Amino acid sequence: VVSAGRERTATITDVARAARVSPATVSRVLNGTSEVSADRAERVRTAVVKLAYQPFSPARALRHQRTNVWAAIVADIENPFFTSVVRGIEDGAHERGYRVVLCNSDGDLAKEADYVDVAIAERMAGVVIAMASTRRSNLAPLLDRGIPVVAIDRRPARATVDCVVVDNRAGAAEATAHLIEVGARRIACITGPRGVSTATERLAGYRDALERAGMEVDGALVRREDFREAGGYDAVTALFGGRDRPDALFVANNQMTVGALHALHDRGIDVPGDVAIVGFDDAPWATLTRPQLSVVAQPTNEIGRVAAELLAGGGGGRARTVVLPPKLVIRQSSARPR
Amino acid sequence: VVSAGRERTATITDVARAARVSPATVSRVLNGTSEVSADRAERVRTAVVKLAYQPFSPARALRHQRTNVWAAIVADIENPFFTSVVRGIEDGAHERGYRVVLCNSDGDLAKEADYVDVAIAERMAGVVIAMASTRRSNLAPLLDRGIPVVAIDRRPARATVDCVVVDNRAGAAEATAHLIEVGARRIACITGPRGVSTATERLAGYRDALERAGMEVDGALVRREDFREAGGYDAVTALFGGRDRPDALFVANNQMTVGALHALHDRGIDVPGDVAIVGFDDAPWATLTRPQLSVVAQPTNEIGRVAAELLAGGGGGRARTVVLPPKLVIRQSSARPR
DNA sequence: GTGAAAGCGCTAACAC
DNA sequence: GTGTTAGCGCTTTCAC
Repeated sequence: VVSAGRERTATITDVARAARVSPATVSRVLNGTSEVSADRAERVRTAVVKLAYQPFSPARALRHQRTNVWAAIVADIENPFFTSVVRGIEDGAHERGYRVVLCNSDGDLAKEADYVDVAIAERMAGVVIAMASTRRSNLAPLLDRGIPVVAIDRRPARATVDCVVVDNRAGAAEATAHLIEVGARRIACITGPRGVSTATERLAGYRDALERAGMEVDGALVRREDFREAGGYDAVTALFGGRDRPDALFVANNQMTVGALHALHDRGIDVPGDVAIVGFDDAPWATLTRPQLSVVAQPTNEIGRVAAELLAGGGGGRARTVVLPPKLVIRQSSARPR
Repeated sequence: VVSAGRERTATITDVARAARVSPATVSRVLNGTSEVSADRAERVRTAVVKLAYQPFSPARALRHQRTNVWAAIVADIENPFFTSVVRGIEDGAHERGYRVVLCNSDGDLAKEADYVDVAIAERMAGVVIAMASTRRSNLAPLLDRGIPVVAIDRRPARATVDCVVVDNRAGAAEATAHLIEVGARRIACITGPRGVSTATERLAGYRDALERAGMEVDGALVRREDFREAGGYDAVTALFGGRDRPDALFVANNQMTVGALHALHDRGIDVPGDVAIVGFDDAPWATLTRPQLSVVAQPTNEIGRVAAELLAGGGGGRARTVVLPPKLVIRQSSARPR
């Protein structure tokens, strides 16, 4: 008789009763923790199927004092860079029997702290985090409790945790050097907020390249924005507001690049004729824009997979840092200007 | 004395001891379930802070037989349409005290079934799902157990659950009618796989528009692909392989549109000169392409928020279906061809 | 091999 | 108001 739902969900005791064994035996069969005679095991398996039994994982977690869930806390769930990284984490987690809960801190320290609390309350097995700020961190409560943490993309200033990052400084320097080589003389840099390591490192790389070329770093050509589309738009508006316009742009993340391109278009500024441009992070649509966009591409999937590997390693011993190489992809937006 | 982590995490009993009250009183203070004298409440709060106590939610879940977590199971986490919808769900969930776990079925029925199992094992409070297939569903186990379900984007053929969808048929018809009006005579439709309602409905809308205009539906101009970028690419390759090329394209999702544009570019086909094109789903970069992309935009955030509202409503009574209007956004890619 | 029993952390029912 | 108690579903001793 199939009754219309809503009957009490079967527990291990129900299965035990149906199989005429003890709950302990059911547990042993399900987890393979010790030998069980063939016929009893069979009876258990039949009962499990018949009752559509699903172990209640909070009860397990209560026993084990630990879940098999990882939290991935990222600063912006709508940024394709992060979702792609998360894909990598998921793949790595799946292979190791973990599940991944994706949390969106929105770049907000308080929201991030909330999700850290959640991770603790749930006794999650580990946390992968792209921090809202690398200066002020919410990591201490996790570390105090011995919950393994891997920082991705952004490198915490103080806390010593495993990290997976890209060589931002080198990538930015390469991009800037490329703009110099192509003939640009007034190169602007649109980077992210203070207190986010990627923003700082990419700016440092930009400076490196200018200095190596014997060019002066003009403070008026450096804009700190918020890593969002609007930030890129505003930066371009400011940079092209007066005289002494830049003839090239290095933009330190994907969303700001979108904003910058919109602003350039709105002002009728031609790319790469009037300004050459190189962005950070590749995207599926980067070859659909006219001109096609030159970028510093990051190995997103690998970042996630390596993070999963480190997290599974459990943060034992010294904090490890894995630095992956970015790759300059030259397309049309950085063709020789003028 | 700050000891180097790893001491046992504080439990409610520890807090009770430190505050010289019973565990029940601690629980009452924390949950506000009944009045507690001011001084005891104060002692409890002090102890909570001092011990950095965090309630262990699996234990709560065990008591309550229910968590405060919703699962959002989507067919493709890297599709910005879905992440944007998830943002809406999160907003709605947050307001109501729920948290959202994002799960990626990858359009795969087996993975989807896995996540459904997880949702059951965790006794999640609800599930929002963009189904891998609307023909064969994994919903029965959820419904049997009385777990509220809201289907988004895709409408299940059989199961009766709450739905939030867009009027795909009308949106597709409008897009196609626009292409007709602009002078196109051989309009191709690149839609998604059989067994996904959005694919079917958008195709139906395309047919509607042709019929209304007294135009014949040519089967050779209809391609069923997989809603991924590669699908769009392949479709264009096939459509433009022989003679009798289309002079317009209606592409039924964002990722396939990217693929289609790549293929057109690779073949040197001019948009909109040789073919006009309208895609489905808007994107931040849609105005960066040259020509700018005409699309049928969906109210992604609202889809998520409405889903949250329905889920919180708990699926009581008859299954409700909310149909939201899409909006045709005309840009340059659908300018008069030739 | 197997079952009985205890207990993980929390809360709701019940006494006082 | 407050404490005592029982029990949620599961796993893991510990006897047998």
